[in-house]
Amino acid sequence: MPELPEVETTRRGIAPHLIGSRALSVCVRKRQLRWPIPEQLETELPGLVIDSITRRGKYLILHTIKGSVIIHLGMSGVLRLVSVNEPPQKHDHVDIRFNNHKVLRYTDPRRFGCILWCYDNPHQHPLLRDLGPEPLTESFSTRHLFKASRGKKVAVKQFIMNSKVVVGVGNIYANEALFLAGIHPRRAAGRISAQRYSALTQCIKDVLLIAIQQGGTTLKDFVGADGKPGYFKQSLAVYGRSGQPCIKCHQKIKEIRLGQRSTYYCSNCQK
DNA sequence: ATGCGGACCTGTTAGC
DNA sequence: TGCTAACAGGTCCGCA
Repeated sequence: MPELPEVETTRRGIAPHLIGSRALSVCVRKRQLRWPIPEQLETELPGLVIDSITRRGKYLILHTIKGSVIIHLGMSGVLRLVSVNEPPQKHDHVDIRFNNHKVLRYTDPRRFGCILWCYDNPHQHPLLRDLGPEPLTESFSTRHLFKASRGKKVAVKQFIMNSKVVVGVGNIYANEALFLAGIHPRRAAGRISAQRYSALTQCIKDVLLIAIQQGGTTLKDFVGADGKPGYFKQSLAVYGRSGQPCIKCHQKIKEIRLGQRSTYYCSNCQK
């Protein structure tokens, strides 16, 4: 469930409960995620206070004075707060217990996510070092997209999904943003005008902002049972809608494969 | 440099 | 109804 909006929603949900709290113990039930969870998580984290929780792209970072925990939710990861007596379920791989009687629980059936320990500045970590700008900041601009795209033959959809170009644009929002901007997903990135990149830049920001707002309303309460998603389903214009009428022109939405990812567009509205 | 396919896993769904 | 295959919101890596 992790596109950038959900990661940000998760951050906002857990931060108020954990900032200033002290980690007491770490319980790893399944070490093998995308990479094995390092033993430092158990040896270093207990006793430390969480100073802040930030997000970089789809990575969450728990900061302490001695180092930081880097967490990625992969495709199926969920991070939520549970009470100490809540029994772990099948895919609850990690618990971090805090001094305020809260437990941060990591669940990930598919185990594409990761949890890492980093002594140094986490932004210098190899996974974070080369990431592109945050889409919701001014560093993500028309100028940036336009410059980065010159000479590139790659399809624009793959281009904006490349985390070195811009972080946080997953398959769903790439499809949606391109529809809103009226750009064909297969168009070569280097052959799109600055004016159209201006539209695309704004559409990416809009789509992510709106999704965060929606995620905020539906997932707000995930401290409890489980805020199931499905919330954005009704506001999707093209994603998952192949064969259905375009919301603008009523022509049938098409589906193709682009870089092994499902790609949806309206051939009438997107050129 | 760039692009492609494979890899990591399990759960759900579509199709036979 | 039951089995199998394809596919899923991510992204890194190695090879051509």
